[in-house]
Amino acid sequence: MSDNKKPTLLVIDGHSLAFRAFYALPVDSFVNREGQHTNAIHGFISMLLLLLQQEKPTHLAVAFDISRYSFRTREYPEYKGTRGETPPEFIGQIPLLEEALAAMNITTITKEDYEADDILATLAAQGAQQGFRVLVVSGDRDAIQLVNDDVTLLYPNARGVSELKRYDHDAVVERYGIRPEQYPDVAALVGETSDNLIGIDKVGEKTAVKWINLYGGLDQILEHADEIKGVVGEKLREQKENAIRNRRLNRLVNDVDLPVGPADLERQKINPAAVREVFDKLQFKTLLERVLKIAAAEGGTDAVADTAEVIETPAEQLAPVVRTLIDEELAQWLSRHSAGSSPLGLQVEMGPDGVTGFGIAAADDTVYVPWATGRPDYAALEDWLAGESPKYLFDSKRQLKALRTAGLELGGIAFDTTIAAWLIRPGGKSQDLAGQAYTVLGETLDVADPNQLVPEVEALSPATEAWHVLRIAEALAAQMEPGTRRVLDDIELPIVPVLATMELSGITVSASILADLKSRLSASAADFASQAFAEIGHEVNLGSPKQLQQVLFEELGMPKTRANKTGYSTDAASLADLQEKSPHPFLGLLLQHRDVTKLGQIVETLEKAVGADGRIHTTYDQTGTSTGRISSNDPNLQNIPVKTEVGREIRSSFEHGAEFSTLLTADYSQIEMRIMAHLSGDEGLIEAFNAGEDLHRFVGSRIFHVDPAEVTPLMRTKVKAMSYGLAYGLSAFGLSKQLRIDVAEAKQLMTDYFERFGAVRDYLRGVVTQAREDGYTETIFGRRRPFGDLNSKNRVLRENAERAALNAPIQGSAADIMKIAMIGVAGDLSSQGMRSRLLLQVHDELIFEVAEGELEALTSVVTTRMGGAAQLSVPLDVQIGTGDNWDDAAH
DNA sequence: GAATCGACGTA
DNA sequence: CGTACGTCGATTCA
Repeated sequence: MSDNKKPTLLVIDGHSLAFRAFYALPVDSFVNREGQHTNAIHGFISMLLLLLQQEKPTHLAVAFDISRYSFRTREYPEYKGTRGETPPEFIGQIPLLEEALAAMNITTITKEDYEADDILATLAAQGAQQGFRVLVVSGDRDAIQLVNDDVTLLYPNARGVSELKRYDHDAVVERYGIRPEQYPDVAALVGETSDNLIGIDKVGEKTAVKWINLYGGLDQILEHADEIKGVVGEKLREQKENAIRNRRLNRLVNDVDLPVGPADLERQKINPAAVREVFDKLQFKTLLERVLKIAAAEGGTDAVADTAEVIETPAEQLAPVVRTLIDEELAQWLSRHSAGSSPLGLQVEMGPDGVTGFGIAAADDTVYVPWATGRPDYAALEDWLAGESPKYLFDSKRQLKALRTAGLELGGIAFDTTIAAWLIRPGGKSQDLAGQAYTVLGETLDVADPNQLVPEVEALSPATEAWHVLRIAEALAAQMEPGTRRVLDDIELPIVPVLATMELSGITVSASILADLKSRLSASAADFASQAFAEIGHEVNLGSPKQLQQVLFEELGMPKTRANKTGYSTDAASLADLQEKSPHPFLGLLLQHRDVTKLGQIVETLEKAVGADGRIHTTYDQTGTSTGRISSNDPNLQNIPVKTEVGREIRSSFEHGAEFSTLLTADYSQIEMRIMAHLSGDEGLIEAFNAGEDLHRFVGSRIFHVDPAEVTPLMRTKVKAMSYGLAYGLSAFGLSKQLRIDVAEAKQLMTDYFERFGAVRDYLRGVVTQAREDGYTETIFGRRRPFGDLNSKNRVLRENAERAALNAPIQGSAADIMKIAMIGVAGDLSSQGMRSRLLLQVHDELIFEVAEGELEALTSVVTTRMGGAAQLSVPLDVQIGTGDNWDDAAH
């Protein structure tokens, strides 16, 4: 009998899959009107529907554990003892899930004294014996032992339950290097943390597999334990009882006495009324549609045949049929749909050589437009793209860049789902479109992915994507607070084209300066390394913290430094400490070696990033930070060295292009301190900024009760560290460490500071208190950052959250101000027809390329726009510098 | 091969 | 026991 003809038995470990689903989906996005969390149920059902469609099981059951206790806990009370309390949000979801399954007429099975996996093992064994093709779905690795020619395991990957990895016999062999039935032997040796089964020290998967392939199995390994050399051999002999116990506990029982057998589990018709009732209670709208669709198809007599029919229907059948339009038809379609103010979803199709088409979606009509330069008449399309008619997009900057490269302009960016999702949850990971569909709409998109159940799924068409974008956008828009929406409309969307232009412009870098630097740095690194080796009498990898620990703390017997996860720290601060306590030439050489290799790496990375145009084009990540800042990557141009002499040489390799006359840098001075003055309303600090005197000198004079002229450099240093530390939640301990003074003196410094600038302390405390109550902080412009850990019982978590909360409005407001300034500057450059352009942003600094004859006009634009970006109770001071390279342009 | 850690560059 | 990032090489995990 071929596999296709065999009936398929699908058995699921309900508890483990529900738990995986619980952690894969955001808890807060799935709560019904009674306040019951439903994310685990949602994820589970969604996965189940996918399995029904894609695997077409003829027989089906879901097994659950009855309790935490089973024959295993009787035998070994510590079994699964490491599992903490069930998260409160998970409670109540399993009974509801069982209810939902009952409504769908799906059999659930439990058995006193056994775990769900034992039930799975029993059904798998019986099913295989009775001629079924068996699919086991479990998130427990012990289920690997069940795999054989008839039994396949579907195992959730790290991303949750929407993707299951298929383990048949060959996949297990490929992944683990052993046969499925040998897996428990490996697990017994290595141990299983989640079950609180401790294995043999020093034995990891590699070693266990090696032994099993050498001796055959656990029993044979133990027989030959005396032959195994070294520390591992000793550990094995000492701790073999662990392995024996683990093996006894991880063997799944495959002859549990169950009330039903595989043949009794034939798929039953879904009861639409019951499903509707339960799903209404759970508030699962989209899932209800999906289930009812299956139920409708099953309306006939033979559930199995009808289920098979459902499978032929594409998952995105909800989307309207897509038509392909060009020329006159396209023009008419666009004019009809953009006549009103309803937005259209837009997805640009991008092939390896650029734009290949467009998906455009109205609420009830979706079209695809193929694109190739110079063929049909695209005037209507180009006008629509460039015009202000509103468009909703996913990752608009990327698409805008692709369009610009293809010679097309994009206007009317009215919503960006990537940015909106980030504004709502700025700490969350950014998701692809399918991820957004899942978390925002609760829909599972059929995306092409090798890890998916059925690998040969066609990629979504751009038109369908555009249609999803439109719906995701509307759902997100409905979730947004008015303040958050204003940040989107007034700051984030307008800056998209500005950032795109900056990325496309890039910045010229001198290849010769970099090449020269690289050779000097590498020679220098080799020199320091050989000197360092001479000091200790042998070679080590100076880049390996592990080997350095060996040298410093064992060979040289130096005092232990700050502990980290892998031993003792060898960072620069620790090495400087060591140099004081236990001077040794090796330390200095190591530090110098670190310094030059680090810079060498930076130079090399930059060299590799230079494009054919001789320029480096970074990519700005508009949704990469929790505070509202922009980050830069590939390469990161926001951390180019500046502090050291060699660092500045790197900076000097950034130049203006040949058609431009100079670089101009503009930075906000002390913007975060100014924001603190504004937000706290501290009169002393406000006066400090309005006095026009050096800030730290002024503050120093107030704290130390001397004339500004009498503030010594040491006093100024202390005050400066104190001022900057404030916005980060610096403690007396931290301040003392940084200034290398004792804690008492640091404490006194803080007391004196707050005596004169008390409103600052009150403000900072107020931010944390408010955030604790509201659950979020807010910038001057209404950008929110949520905080969950401010009420945590875990002190480390709580205090970390407190410092982050206190900093967020300050750093975030500064980011807002800079973005507003950039939008203003870009607008002026364009409206005044200037050729000068903005190239880089480094948080509080902008770098421009100045066109011939425009220096004065640009300076005026920049000063006005940056200085006027916000009206605070203190002035915004902008420093301008010019020069042929970035270093010379600094001031 | 992917994920994590330590270290270190910037504001 | 100071916020926010990105990137590198070494090391460990899956």
